[in-house]
Amino acid sequence: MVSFDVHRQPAGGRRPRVTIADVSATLGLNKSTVSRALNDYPDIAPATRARVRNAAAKMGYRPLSHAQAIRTGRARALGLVIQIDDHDAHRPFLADFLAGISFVASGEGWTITVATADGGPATLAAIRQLLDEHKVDGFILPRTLVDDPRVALLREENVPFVMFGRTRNSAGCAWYDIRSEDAMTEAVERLASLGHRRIGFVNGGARYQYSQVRLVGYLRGLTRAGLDPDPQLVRSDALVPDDGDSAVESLLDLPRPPTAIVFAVDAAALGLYRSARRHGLRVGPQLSVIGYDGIPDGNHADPPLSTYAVDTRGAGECLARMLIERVRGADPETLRETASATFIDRGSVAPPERDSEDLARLLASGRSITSSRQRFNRGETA
Amino acid sequence: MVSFDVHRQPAGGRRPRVTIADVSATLGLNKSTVSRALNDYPDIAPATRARVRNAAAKMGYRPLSHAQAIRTGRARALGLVIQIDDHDAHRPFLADFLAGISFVASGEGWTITVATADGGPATLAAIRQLLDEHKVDGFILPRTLVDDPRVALLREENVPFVMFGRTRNSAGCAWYDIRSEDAMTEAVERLASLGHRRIGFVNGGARYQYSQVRLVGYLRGLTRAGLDPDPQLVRSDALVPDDGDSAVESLLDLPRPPTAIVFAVDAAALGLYRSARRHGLRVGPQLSVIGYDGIPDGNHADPPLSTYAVDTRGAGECLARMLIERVRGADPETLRETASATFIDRGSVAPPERDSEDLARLLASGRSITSSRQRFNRGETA
DNA sequence: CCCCTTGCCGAAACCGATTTCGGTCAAAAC
DNA sequence: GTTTTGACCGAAATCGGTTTCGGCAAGGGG
Repeated sequence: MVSFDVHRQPAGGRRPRVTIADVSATLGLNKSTVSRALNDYPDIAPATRARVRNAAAKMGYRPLSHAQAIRTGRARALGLVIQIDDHDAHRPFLADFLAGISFVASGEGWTITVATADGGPATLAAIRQLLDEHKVDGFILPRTLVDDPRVALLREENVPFVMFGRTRNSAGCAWYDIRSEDAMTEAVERLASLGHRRIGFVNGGARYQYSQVRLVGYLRGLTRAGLDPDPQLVRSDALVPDDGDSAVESLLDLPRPPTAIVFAVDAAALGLYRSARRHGLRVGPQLSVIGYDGIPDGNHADPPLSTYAVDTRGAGECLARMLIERVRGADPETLRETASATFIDRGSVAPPERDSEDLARLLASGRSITSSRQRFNRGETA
Repeated sequence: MVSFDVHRQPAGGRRPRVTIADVSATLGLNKSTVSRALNDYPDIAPATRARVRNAAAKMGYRPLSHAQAIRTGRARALGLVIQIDDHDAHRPFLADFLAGISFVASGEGWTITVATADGGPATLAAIRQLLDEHKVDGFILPRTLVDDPRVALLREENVPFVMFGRTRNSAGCAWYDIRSEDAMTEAVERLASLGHRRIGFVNGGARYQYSQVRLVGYLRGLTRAGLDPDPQLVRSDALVPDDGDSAVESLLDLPRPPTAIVFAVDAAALGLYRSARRHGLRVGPQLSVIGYDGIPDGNHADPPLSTYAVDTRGAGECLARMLIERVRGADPETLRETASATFIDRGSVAPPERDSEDLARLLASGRSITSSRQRFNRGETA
């Protein structure tokens, strides 16, 4: 006996949905039996379970997640609030990250609910809004800050979450992170082994957690290479090419400028090319550079930017997997993984053609000759 | 009398939610009265309505969207399936687009459910999955194809949707689009008015709807400028710098090469700079170029790429607004809007320093001199 | 032979809302 | 003064699932 459900015409008459009642009716079983069979309750006979499974599949029954959520409290949805003023909201970062999350999520029958926000307070508000309506079961937090208010909020609300990156107090937190400190260390060692003695470091935004560890990694690299750290060689808060450009500019103004520079952020590293061109320096032999992130634009620089590439998609996959486990009740302390960035040598690294002092002289001569034209050009570009 | 609801501990004990029963109990009203009051039913006394509104606000009552959805059939969620193999899944495009959608959606109390897919069939599967569980009320379709299977599916399923771009048969469809054809026409006219007589066109992917209209726009521009269209000056399927590079390469190989090239896609236009550098051409005076999209990378080219910028965020806002209206029952035919791209002159356009024949001679001399080095470089880059 | 498990399933409550239906009461109509 | 009407609200059904509880029948132990 087929009922047509005439009243189900929300916005144009979809085909009538197969409900659990339909399945149970055709099988001559009770709704509850079907439900428990599908949810692997132990008090259902294996034969019955199989029969239900078959019928459900054949009839194309898909439980309505809303109806489940109202009773179980689980929406099978993971939340992602993207802060659009973050420098890496752009870039392939986002698409790849989403792709990774989506891949795992849809495989498990979960969905992703995203929201965007401009600024920290708006981000918290967006999280609250998603929480208020219980639209999501947990959150993935990208780009953790040193002291992250999102963590505080979610901890207080007792909502499952996983972090991309670590944070100051990560007790009871699940996280996935790239060991970018290792990449920075390795970058410095690599440059030192080529003969560089003055190695600069241009860090990312100070508020981000990754900046802390990358600085540590840089310093550790110097130590391992037997080089003395020089605070003058360090800059920070460089997130875009313009930042990188001026950071390099100020580094090259030093009495003993660096012959190589490590960047915590690829996008900033691209600014070095502009600065180098102005000074007539050939990137590589005269000024080596190593970036971090692995953005595709680096491939189109001249010479292409050597960098430590991050598997953003893989990060998304892992985080999604973790969050789902977390929602299912896993202990957050067991959900912690790290991965390493992989070096991609594309040609922006070379043994130093001249040492720091020679470079300084070269720069000085260049400056005196072309200073007027330089100023003109700089004005035009800005 | 406060009940503690001991059994509501899904994954760690959130604070007990305020339900409609709580509100009605403290007011001494029936659940149904509260519900109708909040939903503006006409059979509720204004005084009662106000009383309910106040109490609900004071108690922090937020109706559970799942519970509503199960009865109303509306989840207040809009769906977005992103095809990650599309060239513009990357780029600020996605972040800005999401920001626009999210801004409008969260303002209306809606949420965004996204999924990613690799390839057309996977995209359809993702849409079906979202539909099966009724997780969304409708879809935003970015980057429509000439003949779009998503449209066919959603039309058949009778699910509300809005398109970013048009499609072949757009009967009964709502859409928002940028009049990129006008931009292309204007670009050609602009170049012609500067004295260019041989103007090339490098189009985007043939399967995209925008490529059709942009070609039309280009041809219309030639007509308006009184120039004869030359099929040899047209290339297509250029989506990334490499594509643009080789397209330009083949255009410069012509007996009468273009002195200016219009690109349908900024990312491809960036390839022109590489090609120009190889040939020793100064972009602008010797080879003018106008792109389309307004990607920030264009700003970092030398000289910066002049382009027609698209307000992607605005597009997202408008599409979200449209979809919500559509789900609420608006006639799709009334939901159609277009906007124009805005020209950003950044310096890659100039009057032609020499005409096509002169340019050809210059290129020929360059080739004979540096042919061996050229081949070497090209090999190294590839 | 009877009792007590144990396996398995049905009945019904429940989740948090919306919506239909009907009933009460005062005001208006006759 | 009765009847009709309409405004307003309560009771209960409903949406599509999950979960608790109890009962029946078969099987095992004493």
